[in-house]
Amino acid sequence: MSDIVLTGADGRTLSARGVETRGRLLGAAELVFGELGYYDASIVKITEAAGVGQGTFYLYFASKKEIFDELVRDLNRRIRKAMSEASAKGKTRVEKELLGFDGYFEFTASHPELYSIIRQSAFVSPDIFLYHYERIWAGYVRGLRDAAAAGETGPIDSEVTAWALMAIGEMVGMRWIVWGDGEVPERVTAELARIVKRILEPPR
Amino acid sequence: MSDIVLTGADGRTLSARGVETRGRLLGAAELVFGELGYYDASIVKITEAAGVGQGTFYLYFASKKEIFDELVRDLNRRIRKAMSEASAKGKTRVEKELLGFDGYFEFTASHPELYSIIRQSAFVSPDIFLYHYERIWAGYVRGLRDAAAAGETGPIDSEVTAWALMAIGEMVGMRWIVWGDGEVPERVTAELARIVKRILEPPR
Amino acid sequence: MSDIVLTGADGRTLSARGVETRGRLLGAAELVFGELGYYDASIVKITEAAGVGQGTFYLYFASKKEIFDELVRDLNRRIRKAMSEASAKGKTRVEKELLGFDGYFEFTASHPELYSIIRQSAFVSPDIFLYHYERIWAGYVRGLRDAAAAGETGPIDSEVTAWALMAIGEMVGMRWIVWGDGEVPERVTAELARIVKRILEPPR
Amino acid sequence: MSDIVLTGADGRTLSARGVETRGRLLGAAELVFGELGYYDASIVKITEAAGVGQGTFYLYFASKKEIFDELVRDLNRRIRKAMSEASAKGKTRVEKELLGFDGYFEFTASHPELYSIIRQSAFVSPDIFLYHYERIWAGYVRGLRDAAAAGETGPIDSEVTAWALMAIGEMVGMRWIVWGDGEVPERVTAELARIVKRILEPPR
DNA sequence: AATGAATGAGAGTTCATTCAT
DNA sequence: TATGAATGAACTCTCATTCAT
Repeated sequence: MSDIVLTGADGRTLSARGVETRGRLLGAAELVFGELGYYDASIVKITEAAGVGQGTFYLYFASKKEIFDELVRDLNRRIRKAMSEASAKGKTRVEKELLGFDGYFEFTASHPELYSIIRQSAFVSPDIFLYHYERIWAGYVRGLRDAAAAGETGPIDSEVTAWALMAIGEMVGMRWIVWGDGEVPERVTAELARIVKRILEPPR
Repeated sequence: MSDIVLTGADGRTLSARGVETRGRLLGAAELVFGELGYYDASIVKITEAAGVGQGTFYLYFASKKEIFDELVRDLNRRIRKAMSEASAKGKTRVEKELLGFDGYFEFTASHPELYSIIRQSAFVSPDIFLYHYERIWAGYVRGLRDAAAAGETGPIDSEVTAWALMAIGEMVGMRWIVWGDGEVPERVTAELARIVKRILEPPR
Repeated sequence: MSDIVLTGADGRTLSARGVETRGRLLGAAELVFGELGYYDASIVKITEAAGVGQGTFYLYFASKKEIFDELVRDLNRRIRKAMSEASAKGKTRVEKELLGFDGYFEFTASHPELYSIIRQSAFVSPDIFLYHYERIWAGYVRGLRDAAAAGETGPIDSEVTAWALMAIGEMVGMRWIVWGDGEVPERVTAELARIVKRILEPPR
Repeated sequence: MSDIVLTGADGRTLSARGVETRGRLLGAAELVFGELGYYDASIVKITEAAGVGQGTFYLYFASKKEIFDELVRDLNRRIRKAMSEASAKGKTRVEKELLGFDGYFEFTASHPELYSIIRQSAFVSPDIFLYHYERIWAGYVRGLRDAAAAGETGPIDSEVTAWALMAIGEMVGMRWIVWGDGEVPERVTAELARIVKRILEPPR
């Protein structure tokens, strides 16, 4: 929506060439962090992967942590996009949540490493760790509130329920996508449907 | 139950003095890892905290990773103990699960740092990361199967449901204990009760 | 003769500045290894002597062993040059061998420490140890073969005789240069002349 | 001949049990130094090989260097014994020298590692390095002087010639025993015979 | 006489960051 | 804007030696 103005590490606005270099660094960082994790990744490896000089890195990012944060933010943006696009096709809230899960699983399947990265950020960058969860959570809350307002759910505490739903999605993604064979089996999706329904639908 | 024979890094059985030193190192490691995370923790910091020489460390642990794994295993054992002791007092399965959560929250509240450590272990020591979740999960599964057999629950898939319950407990612990003020508010426990009930109880 | 392209530890070609730094490290290593031997020499001592930072070392050499090998190779090159230049002035083979000894003694006199270093390399770097002797030996063999072909010597086994001559040169160098006062006395050179003559000249 | 009184590191006379322990340490040291060289050998490895506690080592030897020196002295004694016993069977001096070589080669063949150890001692313990060569050299000198007095040789400088002969023996041992297949080939012995003859026998 | 737990100095090595070019 | 040589603090780990038992 809004035009984001990209800046260098010192705050200067970037030229077209600068924007490109920054992009290459970010792309390389995603690869390297994904493969090695935060600590085993190194600036040299990132700059090599990006095909730029070591010093160039610091023209765009003030530190290793900064590019990591930027990466998590970016990742978070893409995850939320994937989820909201997927859930948009649902009719009921339950359907929407399940489709949202699917979007999340798909994203996870194509970026399984990044998943683990976020868990690493707990110590690397606690702020960004929090940020990541809260942004996703906020999406859940919005959906639940709307549904509640529309009388689609029983009397639920949207905020708490949002944490619960997000937790379930994350754990299932870890269990079947990251540890498993990259796919959530039918049997699991079915049970997920049962659980989500029971959590959201009004008691008869 | 079983007598665990403690050994040094080279496999030798420990003397009484050795057991004590090993214990001090483990205690120090818990503190240091908890405060700094795996990577920023260092052997020097651990041995300083333990009040022993640097070389002494390697008499008991072959590497930093080894003491870390040992610590996670130990932590895991204690968490499971806390949970099973707490849940034992419950009458119904729902009650038991909620009490188990409480046990988990209490444990988390007194070791909030260790909580984040485990999330870090994804890259440090993937095996131990898996081990941690699977051990706790196995406890949930056992409880659910018994309850299902006793006709206490509806037709649930115990395995999937176990991952879901564990996920919820972990996320709530993170949200209100680690990020919050160390206590899960009444309002949240109430909602948790609702959710667990809905997940487990047979539809009327 | 051939242009040797110097490379860093990672194989990259060196800039002019890089060549200079590499040279300073090599010079410092010669000093430090010479004074302390392989084991008591340390990277810190070498970099201090070279006036560069510790990390700089690893920009040019992958390990302590690598700079040591490089040094022995370099030393070997210079010894052989000294010997062949000295012996070139001789007319007969015997004269050439004796002049070659002189060249060797002179070199040893100006680098007595390096002499002992090579003996150390037996365990440090067996390959380079072998290499050192074989390269020098090959020079002897060449000279002896030519002389034999020219009918200048009796019926000798050039290969075995080459080992014998080299052995004598090395031992005398050790005895009078390294352990003695840095000069081979007239009396010894005279006896050496007798021995070499007897070994090479055809029996009357 | 003389009874050597063995003492501990602090100079105390050893009991029978003490003598035995000391012997086991020495035997273990021979093995360990032989296999690993001076620097990679460690006290722990030696005491383990000897089957005694770490501290026990220092009851008998003041330092790592001390046991090494002792070992080289012992080795030197045995080499000289092997050489003199072998050469005793010769009639002429030339025969004796060649038999002495054989004795030396045989000894080297059964202790090839120890051979390299001595070369290491240049830096470890320069005194013992010198000592080793001078003791062997002295044996050569004695033989040559007797032979010269008996008119068996030409007009030679026994001292210089002794260094030369020793050098040849050492180098051939290294080339064919240590680097080769543990045996000095017939062709080489033949050439050695020629060389020694020419060095010693009076010119006709 | 024997032990082995403890020590701590020092080893080799890595890497985020700086800076002159 | 880009470079890459240089840095040095900090890392993990080893080992000769000491000492209380």
